[in-house]
Amino acid sequence: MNAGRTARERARAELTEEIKNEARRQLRIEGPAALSLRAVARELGMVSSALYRYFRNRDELLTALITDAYRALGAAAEQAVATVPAEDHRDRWRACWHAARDWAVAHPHEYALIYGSPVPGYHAPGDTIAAARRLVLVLLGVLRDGHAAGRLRPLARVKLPGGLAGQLDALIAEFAPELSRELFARLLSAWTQLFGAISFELFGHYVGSVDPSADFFAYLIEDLADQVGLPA
Amino acid sequence: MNAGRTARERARAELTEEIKNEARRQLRIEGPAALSLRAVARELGMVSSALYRYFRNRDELLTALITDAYRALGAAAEQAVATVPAEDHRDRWRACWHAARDWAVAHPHEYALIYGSPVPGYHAPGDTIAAARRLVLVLLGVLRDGHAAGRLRPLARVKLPGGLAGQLDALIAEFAPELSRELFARLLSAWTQLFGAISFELFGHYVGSVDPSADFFAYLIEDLADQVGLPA
DNA sequence: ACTCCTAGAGAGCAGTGATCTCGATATAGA
DNA sequence: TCTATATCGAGATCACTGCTCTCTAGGAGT
Repeated sequence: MNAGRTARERARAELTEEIKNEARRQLRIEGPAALSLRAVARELGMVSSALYRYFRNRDELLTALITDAYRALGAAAEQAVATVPAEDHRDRWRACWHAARDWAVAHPHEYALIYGSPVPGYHAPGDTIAAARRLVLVLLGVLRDGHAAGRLRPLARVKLPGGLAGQLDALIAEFAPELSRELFARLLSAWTQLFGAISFELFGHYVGSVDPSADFFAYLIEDLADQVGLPA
Repeated sequence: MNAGRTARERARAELTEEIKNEARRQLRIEGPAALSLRAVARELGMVSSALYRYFRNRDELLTALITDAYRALGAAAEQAVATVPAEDHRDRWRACWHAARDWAVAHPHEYALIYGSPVPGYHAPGDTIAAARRLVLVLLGVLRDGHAAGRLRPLARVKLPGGLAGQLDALIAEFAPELSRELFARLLSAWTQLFGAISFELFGHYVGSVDPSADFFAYLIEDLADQVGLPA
């Protein structure tokens, strides 16, 4: 793994990781606005200016944390789905969403970093949008498998507003030519719905209604599984 | 309106409003993290310490902006619904959601303040949760009217996870004893869905899929109207 | 006319992100 | 093995922030 890397390079990579870890630790306590380069440096026993050898500025550190978070969330979903037999399509759907929600609950501040309001000065490098896509691709994979196995209940045809049909067609052509517009629309809808629910839960909007919201979340997962045509 | 208020009180109220307006102006440009009391004071031609006569600290100013935002969003929804004849239930549903989305698009930073990640040091005073409820209450009103007029298609009975049924019953008892669990679950679900969609749109998560997302949003509104049983 | 109280000014403190310079040192090439 | 180079971290510094304190001018209420 480390073959061909000089001691310096390894040290640099390690320290970079330590900086991010310490930053994550601070994030866990106070949230992104309170993340202070100086405090991170202090905790690591160095001086703040040294930190600029590793990250050009505060935003760059935050961006690194953001892409890491996308990666972690994507990995959690992929792993969860991988543990379920490929032919249990609905269970895979469930596994993916529960993994996403569990990860979010376990890392609320990192979740807020990626699905909360964008931090000031965010530039969404191409890096992050690829990482962000992973979770949707996992779900899409589940649906494609289900479709290929002929285990997807066909969806009723729906009237789609003008521009939407074209947007869906473009996505279909790029990602899953065998699927229908209706299914794709429902996938996007489910994706929106569940991240909406996770956000509402974590950001406190369910306080006073369905809080704690584990059961409501489970209800949504089943409901949306039905809507995309996954058989019980 | 101003009867019985001394000149001093009026001046104070006016300046308070000016401070909030200037703060909103800065919010529009840079986001909440960049909101600076000193900059606000500077722009208003006073010194920063004077500002503390009006707001105890930065968080208190932000909290004021948050409750204002909830109020504005709630008012926008109420007005939109009020312009539609009471018997056009589905149109009222549409009007409410379109008003919410339009307001969010017109005030993205204020939207982020209330539906993005909670700002550090948020304490969600009781004030805000009442204001936050207004929009849901508008929707609930639309559904109650529809139900009272017998114009709501009955919903299929659904199996609800253990705790959820109890939570829904409590809400039903408090807000609308005549409605069914299924309808309430769908209302919460629609609420989640549409704010999820607004957030995804504003925070850039639809880039590369359904962006611009006006049509997708319209699709969701119709879909959810169907799901809560509003007849076309 | 007298007090009282409030709004605002100004100085100051501790903390922040960021930049620059300057030695120390590990690396790489001869 | 010796040396030139690139990297790293320290320290000082700048402009900025939120916030507190003290002080004064002047309007409000008696």
